[in-house]
Amino acid sequence: MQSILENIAKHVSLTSDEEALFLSKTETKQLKAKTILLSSGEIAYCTYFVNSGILRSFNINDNIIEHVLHFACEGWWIGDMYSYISEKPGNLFIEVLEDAEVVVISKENHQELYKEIPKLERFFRILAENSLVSHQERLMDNLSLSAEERFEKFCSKYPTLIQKIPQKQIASYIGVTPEFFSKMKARLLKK
Amino acid sequence: MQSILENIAKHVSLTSDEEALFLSKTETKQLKAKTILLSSGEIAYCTYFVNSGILRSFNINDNIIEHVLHFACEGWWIGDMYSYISEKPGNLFIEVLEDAEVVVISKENHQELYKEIPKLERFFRILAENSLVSHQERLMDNLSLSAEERFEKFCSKYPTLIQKIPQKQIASYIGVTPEFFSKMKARLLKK
DNA sequence: TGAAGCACTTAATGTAGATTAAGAAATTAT
DNA sequence: ATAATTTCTTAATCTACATTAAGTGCTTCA
Repeated sequence: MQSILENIAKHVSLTSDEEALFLSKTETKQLKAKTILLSSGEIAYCTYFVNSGILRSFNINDNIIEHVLHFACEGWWIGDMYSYISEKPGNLFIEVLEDAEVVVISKENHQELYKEIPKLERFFRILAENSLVSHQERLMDNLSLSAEERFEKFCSKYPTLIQKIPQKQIASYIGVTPEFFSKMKARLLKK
Repeated sequence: MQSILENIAKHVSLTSDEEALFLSKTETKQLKAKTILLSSGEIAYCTYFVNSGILRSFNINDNIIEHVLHFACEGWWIGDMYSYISEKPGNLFIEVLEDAEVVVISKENHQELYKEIPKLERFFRILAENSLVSHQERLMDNLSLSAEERFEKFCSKYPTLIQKIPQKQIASYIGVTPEFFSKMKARLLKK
């Protein structure tokens, strides 16, 4: 299991005092599957780093259709960035898909950490830039690839996730209905 | 016209010495419409801040179809973030749509600026976070809204752009063919 | 243990948007 | 000015995917 300190150490090096300070401003929580950490309309006061388990963020369109923005498993971050930075109500839900342990950082503590450990600005800059790149790629894929191609990309990018999460959620991430996804999968298996 | 220093001052405050240092590491360039600043397959060694004019970034699918990732006019930044941070060949083109003046920052100078003015980490973190939020929103819109709704959002978000750029480029940004866009526009005008 | 609720499948039918093609209008180049 | 190129429009046809509906096999939990 990759710890949050190891995650940070990939990009900036903290002294052990700084590491201790960082940990003192965070809280580790055990979460049961199906827990909703954030609902649409709420303000996101926290961001999460996943130690183990799986979470997802999604929105709900016209009170009916869910669209998955992001899956997060071991070593990933998840949150509602819009609401977190604007401090306005967001439209994302965050849900635990598989029993999880997460490190919780509140916005308040996060700001204090920036003051006391300016190096963290660099770490979160790099985190945001990498996330931006992968969102840009996914956006372009949605504009230019077929559902089948998007699924293949998903498989090669997140090979471990495929066995673990219900396929209707993969369908939602890819951007197709569960029915079409099922048909598409059958077609791919014939090949 | 908003200068790059004013853009930075929105989020962090630099001393006048720091401002002078910043400017000394940048270069201002006049660009003619249709200039290609970056082509697919090249490494992006620079990022651009737009003083005036309009630029766009796009990719080309199967050597045929263009998809617009981003338009940038006065006060916006543009570049190929993937290539810029990974220093690998990217797949974006960057093109001048309307005669422009841009501030060019090379990756090398950018890194030196981070060393000499650590506050800039904060500025570019905030820039990346805001950009991430808007990409996330666009991604969710592409998953859940119809072409017509995406067009309406585009109009309310970039009202000034609509008159200035060829509508086939708006179609490409929205994610529809120029033919369908034309039909859709005619339908909207009837209402 | 069994029934209630999900997740998945299959199939018929419907539709938003793509493709193809051709002409009109606007820009750009000579 | 006029030819050449590009952009925009219109219309017919096509298709990838959505919708609706019905049935099957899991899981979950009284």
